[in-house]
Amino acid sequence: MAGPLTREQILTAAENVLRRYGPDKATVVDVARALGVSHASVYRHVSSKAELRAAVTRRWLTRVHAPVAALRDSTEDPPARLRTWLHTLLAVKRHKVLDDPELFAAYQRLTAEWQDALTATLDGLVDDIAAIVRAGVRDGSFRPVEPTGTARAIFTATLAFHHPSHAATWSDPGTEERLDAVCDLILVGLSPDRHRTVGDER
Amino acid sequence: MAGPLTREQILTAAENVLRRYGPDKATVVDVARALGVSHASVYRHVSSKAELRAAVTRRWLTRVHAPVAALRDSTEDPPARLRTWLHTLLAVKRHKVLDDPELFAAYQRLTAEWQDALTATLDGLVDDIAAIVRAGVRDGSFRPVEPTGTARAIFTATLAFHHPSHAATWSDPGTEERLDAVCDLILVGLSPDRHRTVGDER
DNA sequence: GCGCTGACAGGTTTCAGAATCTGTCAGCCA
DNA sequence: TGGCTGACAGATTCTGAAACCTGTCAGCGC
Repeated sequence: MAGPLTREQILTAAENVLRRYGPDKATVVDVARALGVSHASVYRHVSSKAELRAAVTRRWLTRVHAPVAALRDSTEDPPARLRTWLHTLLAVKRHKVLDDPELFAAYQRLTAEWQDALTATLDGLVDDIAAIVRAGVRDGSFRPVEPTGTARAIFTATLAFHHPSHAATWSDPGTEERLDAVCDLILVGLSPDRHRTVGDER
Repeated sequence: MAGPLTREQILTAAENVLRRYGPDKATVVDVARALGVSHASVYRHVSSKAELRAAVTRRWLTRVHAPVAALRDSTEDPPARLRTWLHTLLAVKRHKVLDDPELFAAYQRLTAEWQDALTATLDGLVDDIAAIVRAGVRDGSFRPVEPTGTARAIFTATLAFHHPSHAATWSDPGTEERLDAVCDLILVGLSPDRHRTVGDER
């Protein structure tokens, strides 16, 4: 190991251990072993196992959400952008359940225990929605609503498509259509001219 | 015990055993003991422990949903009725989490394992929503939407307020307000004359 | 002094053997 | 005959002792 032990190294080692052994079997002794140090050294940088797990999960979640964060620079009009944003979030999360099931399980468990640790990350998502709502209100594609409260309501209404406790259903056939149906409901409610913005034929 | 053993007696005994010992400790031997018969007798009326648990939970859920089912005869106009219906469902479920935590835990676990066993019960709820939507479309308080699909979308959008995996948040302060915010979003989307039906000041 | 270590107390997990449970069946008794 | 029973095999769960983990600390070596 080059230089002194850093928190980043610990997080990376912990992520690998978590991936290899899963959230039930991973111990901080394993993390220390992976780094070639004693577990007491790990505790110099980390206050508890729970805090370590929360930090790893938070970093992982931030990386997972990167494709969603990238949509902040989108040039689509706000209604399409909101729909794309929600579909991207679903796609990214579904991909991670299948791609990295051990880390997803850790995330799932953390969400169940203390979602406080993730509030900041989740608040970032709500802020993204709020930004889209604000843009829509500004350019007239949405009626004048209060952006933050509306964003929270949208986040709540689409919980089935991003909350980990519903992950098992994300691979069901028709999930995309079910999300679209909820999007329709929301977008019609937001449009200043309902009949034009979203097709009624659905 | 008067007369031959009936399935209803078994369900009632099983419900008591479940309540007393919780979903982890309750066994069919316990149920048989409570009825003063051998466990082989129980198996004459029930095909497996899982089926028994599903049946108990289904019966319990139907009783829990009774106050919601009673709203079918409501005379409120459809928008208010939809809101009342959703608030009643939340109230009834929250009450049961606190009132009957062991049976709620059994329900929660069953939902996680095979929600197939509960599909019929849940479909009944969606049908209730569909009936309200249909009534609203008929009397003009909702725009002309397809009732079943819309009802499913409403059910999905309000998952946070009735799906057992979110039960822990139902006693948080502000839950009612969060449900109202989602209701507003939905109701505005359904109204034929948005600006009159729901206040924009929220 | 700073970063790391080995040792330690208290608590949790593991593991093998014992006990219990599930689901079935041949037979008993009214 | 129809409803119940005791006995049973295989699977699951309990139990208690040993191993292991978490979090802390005094002290070692650079």
